[in-house]
Amino acid sequence: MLDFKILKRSKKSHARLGVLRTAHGLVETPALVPVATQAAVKTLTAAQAMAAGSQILICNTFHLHLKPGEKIVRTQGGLHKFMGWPRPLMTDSGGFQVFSLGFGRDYGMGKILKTDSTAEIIRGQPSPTLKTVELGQQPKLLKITAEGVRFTSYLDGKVIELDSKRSIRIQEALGADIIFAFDEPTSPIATKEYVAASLRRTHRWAKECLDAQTSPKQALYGIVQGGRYKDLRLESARHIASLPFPGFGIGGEFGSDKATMTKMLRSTNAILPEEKPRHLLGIGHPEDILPIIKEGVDTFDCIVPTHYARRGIAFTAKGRLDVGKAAFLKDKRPLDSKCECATCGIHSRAYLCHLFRAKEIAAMSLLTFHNLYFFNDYVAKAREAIRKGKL
RNA sequence: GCGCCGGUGACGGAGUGGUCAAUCGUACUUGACUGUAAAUCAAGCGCCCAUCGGGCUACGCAGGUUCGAAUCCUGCCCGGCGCA
Repeated sequence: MLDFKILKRSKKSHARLGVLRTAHGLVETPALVPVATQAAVKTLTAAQAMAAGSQILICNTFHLHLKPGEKIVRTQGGLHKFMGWPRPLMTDSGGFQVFSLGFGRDYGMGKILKTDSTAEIIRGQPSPTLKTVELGQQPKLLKITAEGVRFTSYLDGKVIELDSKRSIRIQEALGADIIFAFDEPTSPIATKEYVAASLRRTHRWAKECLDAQTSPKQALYGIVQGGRYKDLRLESARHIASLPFPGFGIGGEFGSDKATMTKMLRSTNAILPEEKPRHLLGIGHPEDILPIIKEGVDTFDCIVPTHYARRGIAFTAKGRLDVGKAAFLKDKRPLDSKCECATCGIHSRAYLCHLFRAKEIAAMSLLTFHNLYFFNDYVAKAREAIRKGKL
């Protein structure tokens, strides 16, 4: 059961203000969905994640399947109860791990294209014209077939098989409010031929996920793929939109420049049903947030605020701060002078810098809290701007 | 006082005649990170010029042996342990 209401449509952009109603409460959109892969926002308690303004979190099917296993979670009363999080939850399908533990890992590359890369992932034989990294079409640690994906667990080498049906079954056992179809996000260095073949597979899996669902209690989002190829993106949007999903995810990579992503979002969202919610998967540096909201994205998740916090990067209204840099040892100011979070209310940059350099765990926790607060607040202000007709 | 062992770059610690400006770890500096195998990873780290590279000074201090020494010898200084 998911109800999505659009309260206001911007006249200046494609942005919309909305409310997602789930069995565990409301989500005001646009909203950031902080990442809690293993049923925890790393370094924070559930209460802290809430205090940082988070309305909804996203956990991961693959990782929770490995540890502790969905049966444990179900026995403990489901994901919300297990993690002490009463608010709405999403689970990602495990599709991202097909990429991140597959070609992403093999080539040491995320989903954003590195312009200096000369490798490519191809469907058949190596290209005669381009410099190609010799490697069939299968990643080293997993095998992707029409039926699904066979992972070799990085924990113990055990074989883990995941496919559309199993992903849905696990996600039903976990019990999040919003769940995602099993898909394959393609690599930025995949050839068009590879992406096209992968897309057919992802589309087939989407349908299978719908069929696998035993109850409409959870909202199953279909995922649009197609990489950086506009025709494939459009084809995917049309295909996924034609299926009876209550909401949509937009996944994968969009090339190396942000303008391409914006364009791609525009044409994709023009096809997706307007009244249904759209979730952009895995995007969210601060500079991305307003552009994607302006393209009509309702929710988006990103590891950046939490992940970067553990590396000592604080986000502020004036940009990034590398808190561990020695210069901050003399800085009495808070991370961000206008931030109202608990970290900024109490601690100086000098103290946080010291904690980082001394490898105190509190450093990561304090910074994670700040970053999360900062991002959530930033998105809240964007909602306010839409409400006031300014965005 | 005698005996034994030892003194290596910011620190810990390899090396024990040429391939050593010196393995490695830490610290430090810089960079990366977008549905989290990530409290991670990469690069640099004596000084000077430099594109490849080259020059200089270095392994407690001072001498010596040798074509060549962080590595061998002598003396001194310092530390640990043992015996007086």
